[in-house]
Amino acid sequence: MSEEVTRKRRDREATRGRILKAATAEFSRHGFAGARGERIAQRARSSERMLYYYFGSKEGLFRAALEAVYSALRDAERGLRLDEQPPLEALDGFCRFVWRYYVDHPEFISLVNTENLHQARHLRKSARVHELVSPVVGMLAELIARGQRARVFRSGIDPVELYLAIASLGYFLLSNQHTLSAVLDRKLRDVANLTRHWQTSADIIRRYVAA
Amino acid sequence: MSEEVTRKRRDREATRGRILKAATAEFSRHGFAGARGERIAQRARSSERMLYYYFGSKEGLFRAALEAVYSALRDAERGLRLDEQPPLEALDGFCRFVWRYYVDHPEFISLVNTENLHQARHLRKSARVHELVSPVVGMLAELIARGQRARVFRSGIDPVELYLAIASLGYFLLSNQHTLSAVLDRKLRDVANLTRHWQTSADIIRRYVAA
Amino acid sequence: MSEEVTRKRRDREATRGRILKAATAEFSRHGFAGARGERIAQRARSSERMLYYYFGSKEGLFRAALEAVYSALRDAERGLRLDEQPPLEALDGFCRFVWRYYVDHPEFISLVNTENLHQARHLRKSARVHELVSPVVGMLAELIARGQRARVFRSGIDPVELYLAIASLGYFLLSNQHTLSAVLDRKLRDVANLTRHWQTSADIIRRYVAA
Amino acid sequence: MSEEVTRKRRDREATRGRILKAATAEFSRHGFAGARGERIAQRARSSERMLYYYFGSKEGLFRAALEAVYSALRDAERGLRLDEQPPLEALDGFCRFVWRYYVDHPEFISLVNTENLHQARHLRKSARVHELVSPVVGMLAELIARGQRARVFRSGIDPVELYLAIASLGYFLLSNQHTLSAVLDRKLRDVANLTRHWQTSADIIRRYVAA
DNA sequence: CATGAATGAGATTTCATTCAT
DNA sequence: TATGAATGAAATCTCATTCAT
Repeated sequence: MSEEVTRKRRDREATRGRILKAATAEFSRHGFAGARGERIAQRARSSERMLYYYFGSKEGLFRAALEAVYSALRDAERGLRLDEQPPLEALDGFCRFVWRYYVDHPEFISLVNTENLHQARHLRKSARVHELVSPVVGMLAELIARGQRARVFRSGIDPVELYLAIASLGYFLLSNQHTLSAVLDRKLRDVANLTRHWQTSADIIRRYVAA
Repeated sequence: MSEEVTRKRRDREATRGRILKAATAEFSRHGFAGARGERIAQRARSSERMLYYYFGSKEGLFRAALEAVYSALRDAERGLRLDEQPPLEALDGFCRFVWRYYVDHPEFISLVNTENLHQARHLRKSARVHELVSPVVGMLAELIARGQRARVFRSGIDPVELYLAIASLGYFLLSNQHTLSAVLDRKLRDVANLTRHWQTSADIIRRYVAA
Repeated sequence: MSEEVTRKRRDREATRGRILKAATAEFSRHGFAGARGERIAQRARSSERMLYYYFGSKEGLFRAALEAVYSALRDAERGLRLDEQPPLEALDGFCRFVWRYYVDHPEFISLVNTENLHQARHLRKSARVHELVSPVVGMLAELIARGQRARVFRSGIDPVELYLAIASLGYFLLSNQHTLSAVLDRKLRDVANLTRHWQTSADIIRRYVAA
Repeated sequence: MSEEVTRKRRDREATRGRILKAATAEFSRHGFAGARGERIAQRARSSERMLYYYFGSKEGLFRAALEAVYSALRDAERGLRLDEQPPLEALDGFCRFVWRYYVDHPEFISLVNTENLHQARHLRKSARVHELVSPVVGMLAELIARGQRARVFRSGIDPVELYLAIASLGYFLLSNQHTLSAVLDRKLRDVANLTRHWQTSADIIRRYVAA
């Protein structure tokens, strides 16, 4: 392969990547219908034409952005080592991982909300949907079993339900921070509040699984 | 006031009401940017012109719809009688109330999500925002105190955190049902699953407050 | 006639008058097409409906406003006594009268400009157009004749041309003050400038008629 | 640059130019608020969409039209050679130039009037406003000085005032021709009248500057 | 006589996309 | 492959006016 071709391919990938990143930001800020091709093109230092060139349509671009954020979460999840610590510490670590991920990736929350507004239409159309199925339920199932053998977790804990509880406690506050702040008349997303919220939530989970 | 005027005014309110209802459905299904005036007008058996006559702008209509769904929740909340039962039963009843409300009012969840996408812009603009502040935190605070006096609740429970936990556990699954179903590869919103989820969630809350 | 009826008639005239005044201001500020019924109604502390009740249409209202400003000018003109002073002083007085009138009645200038945009369509439709024909040309003709007999004015002065010159010199600067200020890069409508402009203009007229 | 590109660019400029010309005519006939995008598009054998493609908004199109008519006047003014004739002839020539320009460019008068209705809002927003400042005052100042040195002009003539007088005498009659005709009950804009008006006006100016 | 309610028609502007090379 | 130019269709919103007592 000539050097020229390699460079071109790299430019191509760079442009595609900038567009995808810009699109993620835009869809995250404005939802699907509210997103503007013009703004995406600007932010990506490219042109609207290129959106269509690389992704075919607005839907295609949204699907790509959605796949990218899910894919990134799966990559992070696959990095988890729940079996290297005692069960309680491992569970605590898992909670922290999930909650931190939400805080560090607001675009994930927003894109997921937008996708739910659309009844997961894009996700279901995605050819890569099988790659995006979460491995964490299996991981949690193993952890629960280990904890039960060690007699630190009680019996009768469903891994899906446990995962839902952990995710719920981290997601809800961030997803709804703006309306909650207005309606509870209290700032919820500063560090102090978030720290307390995570402590409470960890406490809730611990009491729930405690033998 | 003549009968004619009464009838007129009733029609007026009826038309306004039909538009508001149709708008709630449309915004709930499509978000703010995706909502179409034409569809709202059709559903309301009125004209696009009337949307502007009664609500001034698309934003005004959205704000009205949002105020309406919050207002309805507040009305329901004010109907709660947490002091008429023993503390544990009252807490359980409160959970059921919140979770049922979410299930029965999917448009509430969707509109709140949309409003968070917009960073509560409309809510903060609302002249009625003070009426929409929730009374439930105060109610929960009283209930917690009563439960503590009765020695069935432990000390150190923050009413805001308790409310957030309860709301999170009910909201998250419904709000994210479509992506969760795809990603966990499991149907989550059938009656059996929902019943189990509520049982688990009630269990979580009970264990959390237990003395 | 009962007192009741008298009062009603007075109210009626008062409302009509407020609308006409508000309309004059609105048409003057925004032209015909740019004028808004809503703003007129507000300024007149009345309703849009009343505009149609009293004046039939937007055109009707504009025509009425135009007739009113012309009528006011004619009334003022008829008050002129050019025969009570020596010719030169009378001519000077006439200039001052015209120029002051323009300065004191910016709505006259604006409405006349708007009417010219519409090729005097409304004026020609007006049933009162004959009342609005100016008496000043006749007055000037007499003044010129008197001045010529007194040998202070030269012969060969056309009264229409003299009137046009006087009007031009006062009207143009005010009518075009905004673009002239931008394009000559100089503020033209402050008192100092206006005083000088009038002095120059009076000088021009005097030199023109001088024997 | 390939021939294709050249042709394209020429077409592009051609379309833009047709729209600008059509817009000038439309704004000139109907003012800003009364102008219709549909009519402009039709006259330009283009589409309403293209108005926005090239000019962004109705305001942007008006601004462009305004800039164009001013720019054309400035170009013409820059062609003036006041120093190639004796002072009196040069002044006469200047008057003729100004007055002819007004007669030959009714769209200039109309657009300027419309812009004054809007208090020069668009002109002041124009990035090109500095290019549109008139060079004629400077030219007149030089001419006056030369005439004074030649003892054919008297001293004490302000060039701005002289310009205003000349412009006034030519502009007013044309700008107000329709209302003046109605109100003076005389046709003012036929060739005979215009010729006489210019003769009178030239006479006025000559007597004003005469030593 | 007076007025609150309603609205058809059309204006401006936007949006996602395709054309054409 | 890559891209500047162009656009049909539709969305939001406005305006002068009439309806109905």
